[in-house]
Amino acid sequence: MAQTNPPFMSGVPELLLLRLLAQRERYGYELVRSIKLVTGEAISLGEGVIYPVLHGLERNGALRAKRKTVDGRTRIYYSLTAKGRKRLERLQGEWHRIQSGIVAALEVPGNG
Amino acid sequence: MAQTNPPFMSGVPELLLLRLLAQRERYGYELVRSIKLVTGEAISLGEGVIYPVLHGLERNGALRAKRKTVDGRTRIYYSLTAKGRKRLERLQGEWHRIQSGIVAALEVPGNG
DNA sequence: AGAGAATACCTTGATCTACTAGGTATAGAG
DNA sequence: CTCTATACCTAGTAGATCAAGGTATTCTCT
Repeated sequence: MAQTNPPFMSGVPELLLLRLLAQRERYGYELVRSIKLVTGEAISLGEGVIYPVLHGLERNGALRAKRKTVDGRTRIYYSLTAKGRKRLERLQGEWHRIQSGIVAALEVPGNG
Repeated sequence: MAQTNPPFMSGVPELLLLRLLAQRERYGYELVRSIKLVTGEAISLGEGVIYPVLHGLERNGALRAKRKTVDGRTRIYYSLTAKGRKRLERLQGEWHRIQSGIVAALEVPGNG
């Protein structure tokens, strides 16, 4: 029932999170909305996707977490570490490589 | 040990196979080389990836298989069915949606 | 005051699918 | 006669995304 392996989505949550957090620190709930915004509604990731990735990246040392209370609400702000920045660069390179490969393949003429 | 979930690769083998077979019929071993060629070496898929996908698509009715013997070698040529063509269109649409979303996200300025 | 929506965090379980590493057999090159 | 290329195949594993659920607080509207 759960469409668990949608095409072209592997690695995408991590890339988007790292990229958004490279701009400035943000908290989980905010990231969910940010992703919808910056992708022009093309990509929408639920909290059930975001939080586990965030925790994994923190455990890995790519992110630093800071607890803040704002208006009586507890938020956990994440920001990139040096390791996270390297990871973002590597992921972005991977993305460009694969993207260019697919674009090239789709451009080949003959019924399309 | 097996790098089993590489980023940005989900759905890619299927998309490439469908796309190449939309041009003309091909056989498995040929497809392995074709993918390297048309993607400019950016993407390389082993036989262990190709054959299972081919079989799945045939079982699903997206591909038609035709056995041919050439120079004493047996080849299995695959070609697209109407269902396969629809599937290609849908996948291609998905790809464009997600690609545009990521491109938009990466374009947002601020450290990158 | 009460109901409902929005905010903000979280976990579990299932499913899917790409990948590595193997395996078989024949034809051609050296 | 050996090695490479051709041509097919399967089994097992890993791991990440997703839906669906859960908790608690604050704000809004009536």
